Amino acid sequence: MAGPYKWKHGRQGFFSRWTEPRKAILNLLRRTSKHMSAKEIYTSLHRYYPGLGLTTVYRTLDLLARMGIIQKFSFGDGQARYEFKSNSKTEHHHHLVCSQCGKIIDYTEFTEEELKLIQKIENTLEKKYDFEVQGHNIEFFGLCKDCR
Amino acid sequence: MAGPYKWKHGRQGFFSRWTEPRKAILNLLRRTSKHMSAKEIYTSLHRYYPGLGLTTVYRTLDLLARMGIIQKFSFGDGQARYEFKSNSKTEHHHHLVCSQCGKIIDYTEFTEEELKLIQKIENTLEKKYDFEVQGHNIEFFGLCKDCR
DNA sequence: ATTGAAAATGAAAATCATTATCATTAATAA
DNA sequence: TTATTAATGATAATGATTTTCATTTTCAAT
Repeated sequence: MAGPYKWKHGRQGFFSRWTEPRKAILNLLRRTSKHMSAKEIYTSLHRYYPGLGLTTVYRTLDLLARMGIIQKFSFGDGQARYEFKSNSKTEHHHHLVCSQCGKIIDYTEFTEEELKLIQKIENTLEKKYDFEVQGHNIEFFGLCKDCR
Repeated sequence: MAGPYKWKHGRQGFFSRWTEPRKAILNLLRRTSKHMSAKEIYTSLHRYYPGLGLTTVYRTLDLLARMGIIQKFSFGDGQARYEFKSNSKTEHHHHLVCSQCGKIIDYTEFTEEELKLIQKIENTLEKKYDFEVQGHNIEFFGLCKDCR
């Protein structure tokens, strides 16, 4: 068993067993740079784990998202997409979404400036609305190179 | 017929008839401060327009969104939500979404600072990725007062 | 090692939002 | 008035996600 997830008795009460399907799904999301849907993850893994069911993929994605290890996005194409949450600031990115073809471009420009502003906003909003900010989602949408 | 939408022969080729259902749906979205789903709009209007069908609601929302009069959002609760696009800067706002109960809070703090930064980002991204930015979507998610 | 309880799984069915079909109606132009 | 086109709504189809449930796996305590 490799990787930083070696909890013997679960973690934070989310689950108690770190099983093969869970490992496989998380590892896939850690490696890929894509923003994969449940179906895509299922198709991709089913080749190596023929026993894997789509239901388990959905359940595991929900589990990992609730744990805060991955993030769920809705880009408006009818299916949720998931992304491994990197903790290092250097890998922090936001999205550019083509409203025509659905292509998603990650960009990392300005994230420092953004982050500074975001931090300020978060602090204010937390106080003003008594809201515990857990994360943010910034995206630009429009037409990509091929669609404009 | 009241309001700023009096086109006799359609507008920009999007449609040719400004009908009752279309008027009703747009007017509802103009008046409400909620972020309504298609079903909610349908339920709300069906009382006054018993003949109205859910299909027409979906079609009209799609039409208005393509025209740029309203904006479609996916907050991750499985149904799209729509908002009238105000053009005045003073009404520009972003969203605070509770990941527990789904409540959406509009906030207007920092929008000037945000807008400045956003403008800068947009310009750079347009050049770098040859991407025509049409809009942005900024949201914070976490736990609201009642759910934390 | 054996066993029993709890957790995890996958197939299939159910649900729910959205889209496509199609026959009917309304509006417009000739 | 009539012919044509646009718009509508009921219904069916689709597709993503959830629920149900019987079975299997794992872990802890014998």
